[in-house]
Amino acid sequence: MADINLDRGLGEAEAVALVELLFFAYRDFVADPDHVLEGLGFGRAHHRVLHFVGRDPGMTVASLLDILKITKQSLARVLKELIDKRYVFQNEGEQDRRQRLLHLTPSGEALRQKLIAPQIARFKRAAEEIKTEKKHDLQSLLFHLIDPENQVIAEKWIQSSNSNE
Amino acid sequence: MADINLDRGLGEAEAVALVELLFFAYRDFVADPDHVLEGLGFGRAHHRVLHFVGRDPGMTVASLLDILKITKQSLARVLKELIDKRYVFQNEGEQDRRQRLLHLTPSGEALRQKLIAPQIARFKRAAEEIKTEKKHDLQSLLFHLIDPENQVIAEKWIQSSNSNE
DNA sequence: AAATTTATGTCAGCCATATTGACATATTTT
DNA sequence: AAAATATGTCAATATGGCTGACATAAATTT
Repeated sequence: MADINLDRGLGEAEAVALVELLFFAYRDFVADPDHVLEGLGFGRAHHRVLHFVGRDPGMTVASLLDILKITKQSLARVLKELIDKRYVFQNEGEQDRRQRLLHLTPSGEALRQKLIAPQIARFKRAAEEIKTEKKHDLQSLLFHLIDPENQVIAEKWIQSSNSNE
Repeated sequence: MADINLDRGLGEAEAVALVELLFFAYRDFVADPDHVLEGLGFGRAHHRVLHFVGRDPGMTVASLLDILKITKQSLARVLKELIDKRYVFQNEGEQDRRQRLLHLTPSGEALRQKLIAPQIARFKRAAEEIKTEKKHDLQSLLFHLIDPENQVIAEKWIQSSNSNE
C-alpha cells in the first residue's frame, strides 16, 4: 500500500503546487484512453459508461446516472451508441421488469481493459519512479503521472509555486 | 512535505482503485471553481487562463497556448471575454512589439485567488483527514479529496476494486 | 381496480468548449 | 525585399453536456 506521511501538514505553497500538478497529471492521465477512443468514434463519456458497467455488471440505468452525475438525456446518446455497436447490452430486471440492467459484451469488456490498461500502467510507472528516485512525496508522484515530455513544462511552474507563494 | 511509501510497489487491484479514485476526486476538485465561475458566465477555460497568467504575469499568448495545449482559436474567445470584462489585459512586448504580453488586472488576480482557494482548502482538508485517521496511504488521500457526500458512493467501488480484481 | 410513482426512453433545442482551415496584420529576421 | 513569427479573426463543425416536455410499461399505493 502507498503510504503518505503528512505529519507536518500541507503548506500554502505546497498546496498550490499540488493543484497545478493535478491539472497536468489528470490531463495526461485521460489522454491515454482518449487516443484509443478516437479511432472508435467514442469519447470520454463512452469510456466512463464502459468502465462502470464493467465494474458492476447488471447495474441499473438509474445507478449509472447516479455515479456519472449526468442527466438521463446526456447518457441516452452515449448508451445508445454503445448498445448499437455491441459493446453493451441490456436485460430486463427479474424482480423489477421496468429495469434495463446493463452488461458488457465480451468486446465491451475487452475495450474496457484496453482503456484502463495505460492508466494502470501510468500509476505503476509513477510508483516505480519515485521508488527509484527515493523521493517519496505526493508532489513527486503526481509529477511522474505526467507525460515525460510535459514534465519539463510542469516543473517550471511547480518550482516557482514552491518558492514564490 | 507529503511523503509516500511505495516500497512494495503497486498491485493491479490497487492501481485500479487509484484510477477510480482519481476520477471521483478530480470531478469534485474542479466542481469548486466551476460553481464560482457559473455566476460570472465563465467556464473552466477561463479559469485556466486566469490561473496561468496570474502565475506568470507577462507571458506571451504563444506560451499560454503551449501550456494549455489548446488551439489559438479556442483560446481566442475565452481570452477576449476575459479582456472585455477587465480581468486580463495585454501590453506590447518591449523587445518584440508583435507580442501581446498577458497580465491580470487586480480584479483578475482577486478572482484567481477566489477560484484556487477551495482547491487549496480541499488538499489541506484531505491532508488533515488522513493525518487524524492515521491512514497514510495514497488511496486515502484521494478518497478525502472527494466531497464527503460522494465518498459513500466512491467507497463501494473502491472496496470491490481492492478485493475482486 | 384505479391512481400514483418509478424506471426508462426519446424528441427538440440550447450552450460551452473544443476542433480545422483560411486568411490578415504587424513586426522581426534573413 | 522576402520570409518567418506573433497574434487575431472568420466560418464551419463536433462533442458532450444541459433543460423541458412527453411517452410507456411496470410496480406500488390507496
